[in-house]
Amino acid sequence: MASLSQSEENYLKEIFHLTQLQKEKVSTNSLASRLNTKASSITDMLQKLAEKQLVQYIKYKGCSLTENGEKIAVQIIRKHRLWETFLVNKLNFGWDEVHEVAEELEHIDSVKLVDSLDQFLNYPKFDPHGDPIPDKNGKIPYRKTKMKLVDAGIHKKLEIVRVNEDEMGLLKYLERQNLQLGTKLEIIEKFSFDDSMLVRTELDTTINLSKKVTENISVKIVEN
Amino acid sequence: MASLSQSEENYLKEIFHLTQLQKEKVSTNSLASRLNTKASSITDMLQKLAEKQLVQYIKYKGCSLTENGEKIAVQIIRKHRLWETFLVNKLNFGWDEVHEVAEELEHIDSVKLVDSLDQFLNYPKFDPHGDPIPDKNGKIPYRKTKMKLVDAGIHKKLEIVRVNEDEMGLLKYLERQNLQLGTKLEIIEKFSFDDSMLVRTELDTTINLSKKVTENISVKIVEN
DNA sequence: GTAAATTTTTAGTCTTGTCTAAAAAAATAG
DNA sequence: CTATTTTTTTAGACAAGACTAAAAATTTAC
Repeated sequence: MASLSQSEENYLKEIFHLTQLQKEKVSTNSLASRLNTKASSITDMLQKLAEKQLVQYIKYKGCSLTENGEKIAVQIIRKHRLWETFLVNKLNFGWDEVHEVAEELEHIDSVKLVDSLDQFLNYPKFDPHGDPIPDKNGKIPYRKTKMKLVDAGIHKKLEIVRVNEDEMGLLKYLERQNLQLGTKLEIIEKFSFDDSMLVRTELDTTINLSKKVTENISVKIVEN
Repeated sequence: MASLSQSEENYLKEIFHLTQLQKEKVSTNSLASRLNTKASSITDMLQKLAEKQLVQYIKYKGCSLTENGEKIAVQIIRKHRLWETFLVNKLNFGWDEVHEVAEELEHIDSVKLVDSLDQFLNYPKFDPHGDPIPDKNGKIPYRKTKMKLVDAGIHKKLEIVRVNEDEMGLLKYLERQNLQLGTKLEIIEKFSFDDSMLVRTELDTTINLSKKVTENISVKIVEN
């Protein structure tokens, strides 16, 4: 399997992410905005990736990953999330500092390196943002009980299990508010006029969170 | 300081290495053979690097690094050697398995990453091959008492302090012979007809080492 | 269901880093 | 010291990946 350029890898990864979100064929424009390129560049690359049998692509109709393309995308995501875990757990990076560096590290090409790192980190199942880390075979851990905070019910005991690292600034914001993975909280009140909500955390501080925030945090219900 | 491409970084690194070896201006051809490119490509790149004030270059006369170019080269070498140390000490790579991967890792661009790694590894002074690791400020540890094995005297107690990782196959060969960093040995006899030598190791095995080998191993005299 | 707006593709250009072939400079040999 | 050999540079080409502008297809609006 001839190795891919960083660019090609980034395209595969983004197609994968976008497919997760919308479950349909991925449009040229959506890729362009995620990858910060022009639509024409996307078209060029899609044609190339289609030739390599990594994506299915029909002119004007968007694209999706082939089995092989998806396999590769998942391995890149594995690398990304393992490196993020390494940076946070071993090198004491903040969770808002890891993304950029992991974007570089994910392209390092060595199966032995990735698997050794996985072992060194003790086969973590979730990265510092709560995203699942695919295993060596591409299997992605599934967290059964998980919902977006925005959709959670009032007065239930909740625990933060994931935050969306893609939302620029969200991580820093949460850091400031002292909200992190594992933080327990309860929705006190939901305000329908702006879809914000008032939550109370373990430490008995209450915070008002905007829709933008609660859409990008996932929680599970704590049984106790 | 605009960041450099991997290619540019590799050129700087090789110019640095070659300058260490010969102390003169580095020729186009010598660079070409180290970098596995054609001389014409070297010329192109040298002109580019000269414009960026990273090398001094006079047509037909070879090149050398400017102060700034050298600073950058040293930081790349720092990264390379720290990563090698990480791979061997933390991920249990063999010393013959690290070079390729470190060639990729050395181009990851994050000062915070490198410094954190340095701290995580406990500020190592030498990498798994015995090469000195420049510190954050570019200062390179100096090993006072060091000579090539080929130049060492007979019947002295010696200890291996460095092996040349650039010599393809040497590391694997030494692995086989059970010779590693820290191995103590003594030269029993030198053969002038082929410049090989007979050495006895701690374990009382005697091995004949060719000139090619003894030129690429450095030792210090053990006081005891 | 056609016109306007939007999305996507094509065509052509640019930069980076490489190459080959040919020309020019430097080094070497007698 | 001149002729030959070697080294280095120039000139021109190419592939990757991006861009702009224009054309084509699709979608939306009325």
